[in-house]
Amino acid sequence: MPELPEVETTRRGLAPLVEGRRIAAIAIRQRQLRWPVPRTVDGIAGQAVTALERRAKWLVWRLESGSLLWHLGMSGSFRGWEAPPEPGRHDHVDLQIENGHLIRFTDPRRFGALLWGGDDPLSHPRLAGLGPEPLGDAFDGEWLWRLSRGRRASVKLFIMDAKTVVGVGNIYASEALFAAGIHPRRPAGRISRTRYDLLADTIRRTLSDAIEVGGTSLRDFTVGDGTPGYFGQSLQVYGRAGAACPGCGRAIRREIIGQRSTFFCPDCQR
DNA sequence: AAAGACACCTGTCCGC
DNA sequence: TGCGGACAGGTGTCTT
Repeated sequence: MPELPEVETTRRGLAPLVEGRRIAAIAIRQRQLRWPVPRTVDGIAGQAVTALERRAKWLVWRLESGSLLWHLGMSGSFRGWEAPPEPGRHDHVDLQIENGHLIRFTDPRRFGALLWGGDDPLSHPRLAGLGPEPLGDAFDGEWLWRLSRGRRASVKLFIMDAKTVVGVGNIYASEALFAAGIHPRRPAGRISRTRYDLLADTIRRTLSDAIEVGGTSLRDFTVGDGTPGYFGQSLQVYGRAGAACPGCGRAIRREIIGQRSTFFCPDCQR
C-alpha cells in the first residue's frame, strides 16, 4: 500500500511506542519476505530502540548495537496491540516491547523486507545508491533539470526512478504531474528548467500534504492504534478515469505507462 | 548507459 | 454461487 507519506505516517505512529524502549522478544513466523530475513535479526531481543528513522520508504530502526531496515513493500503494515489476537496467516513478525505494546508486522503479498542494517544503515547496499529525499534541500528543479538532459524516457518514469528522487510512487506521480500541468508521457529531457521548478514544488507539496493528513489509504492501512489513515478523497486524478477533471471538466484518462496505471487530463497536461 | 519488460505473492473485484 | 481474468500502492534484475 504504502507510498512515502504512508511510511512516514507509520513512522510517526510507531515512534512513541518503540523509541527509548527495550525489545523483550522477537518472533519471526515467516522468513520468506522479499529477501529471507537474516538470522542476525533474531538476536535483537534485549536491545533498546534508540531511534526510529526513515530513508526513502525504508524504516530504519536504530538499536543500541546495529539496526533494522524494514520495508513495507506493497501490502505491509504495522499495528501496535496491547492484547494481541492470535496471529493470522499474514502476520509475519511480532516485536514484544518490554512493558509495552506488541508490534505486529503484517504483509499478505510479502513484497516487504526485514534486513539487518548494521552500525551504518545508510551505507547498506539497499540504501547507498538512492537519490535525494523529496522533502530535503538537495531536491529541486535544478536537480531534476540537470539529471534529465538527454533522457528520452517519460517524465513519469523519470520521477518514479529512485535515483532521481525517492518516495514518488505510482499514486503521487500522477498527482504531482497533474498539479504541474505536465503530460506524463512527455520525454523527461524535453521539459524546461522553469517547468521542472514547478514540478519539484508540486512533488514536495503533494507528498507533504499527504503526510499532514496521515497518508492516503485505499484499503486497510493501519498504524499504532489501528486508526485507518485517510486521505483518498483529496486525490485529483488517481483512480478517477472517466470522471471530470477538476481543472477543465473533461474526462480524466487512464493509460498504462511502464506497466502501471497512469491518470491524467489530456487537456490540462501537456 | 538507458529503457523497458518481467518477476516476486496474495487478495479483491468485476463480468459472465 | 463459481470461475477466470484484470488489477493492486514497490523495486530489483534481466534483456535489449
